Amino acid sequence: MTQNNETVCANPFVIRLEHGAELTDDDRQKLLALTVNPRRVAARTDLIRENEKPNDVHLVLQGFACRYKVLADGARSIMAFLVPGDFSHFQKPLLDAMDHSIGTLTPSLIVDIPKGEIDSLIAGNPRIAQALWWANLVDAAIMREWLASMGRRSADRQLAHLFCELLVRLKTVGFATDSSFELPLTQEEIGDTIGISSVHVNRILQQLRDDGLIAQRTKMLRIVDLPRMMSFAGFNPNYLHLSARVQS
Amino acid sequence: MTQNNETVCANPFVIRLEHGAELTDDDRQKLLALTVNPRRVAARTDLIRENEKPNDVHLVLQGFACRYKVLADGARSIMAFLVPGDFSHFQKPLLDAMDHSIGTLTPSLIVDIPKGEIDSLIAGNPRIAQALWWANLVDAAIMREWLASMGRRSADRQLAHLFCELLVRLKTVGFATDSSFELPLTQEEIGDTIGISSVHVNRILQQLRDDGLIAQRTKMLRIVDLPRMMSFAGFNPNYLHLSARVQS
DNA sequence: CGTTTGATTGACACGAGTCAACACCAGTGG
DNA sequence: CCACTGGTGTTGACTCGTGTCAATCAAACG
Repeated sequence: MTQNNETVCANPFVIRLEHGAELTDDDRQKLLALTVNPRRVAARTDLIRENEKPNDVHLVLQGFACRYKVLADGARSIMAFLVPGDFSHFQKPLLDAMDHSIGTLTPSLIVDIPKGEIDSLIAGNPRIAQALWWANLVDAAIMREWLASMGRRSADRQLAHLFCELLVRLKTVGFATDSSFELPLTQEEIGDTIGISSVHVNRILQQLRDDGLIAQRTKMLRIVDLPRMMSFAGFNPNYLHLSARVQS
Repeated sequence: MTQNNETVCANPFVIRLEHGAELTDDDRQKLLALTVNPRRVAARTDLIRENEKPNDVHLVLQGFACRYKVLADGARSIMAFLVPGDFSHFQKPLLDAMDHSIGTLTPSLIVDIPKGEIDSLIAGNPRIAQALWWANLVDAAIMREWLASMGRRSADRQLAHLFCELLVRLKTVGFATDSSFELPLTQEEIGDTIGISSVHVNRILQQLRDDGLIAQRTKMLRIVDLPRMMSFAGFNPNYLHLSARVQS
């Protein structure tokens, strides 16, 4: 690998998309060119709100963002996490207006990519088009898995499953080691994600610690016994559709 | 409208896609041509199973199908309904294997469309491509709404919300009147969808009936007081992204 | 250092699951 | 044409997972 290539591969956006298509060096350069001039965004800042019309694609380079809705009674539901390498959407604004909001949870590094740039990139580059399309399919697959978790997994297993997923996803883009990653979420945010109260999140975290499945130190989460954790959660990474080559 | 056009518009696939793009008569003909030779499929029959590689796109013309998973402990989770006009997916098999199963819930009329036909249609027809793309976005939007329902709506409101959604979706394709539609699901299937036990589904249905929100006669479900039902459920049809023209 | 936000804990209430019995069909076969 | 039968709907009793409320602690922050 050339030095230049090394640089390219350090970008979580490019790293992630490598799983979706066989990119060439030229592809990587073009994708990397999209990520210049990121901006720092404070924690808890909306990138776009429900009912607004999207203009740009929002790409996360660092930090945690999420898709969320606030229901009539004020309750919040987090429907997806956007971790480094994830982006808000890449299609033309076919839809009239956003049906949900996207906001940062932590201080983040965000790139706003004009939709036109994405469109022309897709039009002229089948491999990049395939990779972006793949990312879209994975997002849908994750939502299905979350639906299954919400519906039929007990809260403790659901949380364990989420941690397994985050470990794999963050490891893919170089933001996790084999067993630990930074989890910068409050217990209330975790509760809004898996659909339970923050008090119960606290109890379940204690239970997982007592069971020797996880360990926490400030914002770092370590999965102490990954095989047992995966077994407990019923976690099977297939739905993340990572190619065998990089999954290992 | 010509008589021919009338015929075209009687097809739920075409009717639905009209919401996603401004189709021409030629577009409609091409879409209609895909739906010839449907096959009858018995209730509770898998169209494709988890871990299999998809070959065809499965389009529902009549009946209810669903996306579902069976978890390690045998519990089933239904993550989506496919009602007339809905289809399984339209992209090339970018993903190695299915991460979920698709099966009929009721006797159905299904068209198996070779993926190649879809691909060539997309390649040569921007409006159809847009319409299919729109359908994909709406599927994702529905999943997000379901996630919000599972996470932060009480079971009774969640079920009410589901009924509101089904009314709108089925009405769109001519399978519902202003207030009623055929709901051919068992209480167990409803429970697997909203994540509660079939016993509790039964209790909630009684409650909704007692509250004068719904009425049931064999398999027909009637929403007695739609404004009150929508208010109770916190239902806002925006997320279905139907064009204003047809939504009314 | 106060101040504020997030984590932790206990008491109590309630939604929802489980189990089990029974009722109610619809289809089936004699 | 009518018992038989299996699937589905209904009900009650009991248990338990989770929510709510509120107080207290701990930690981050200006």
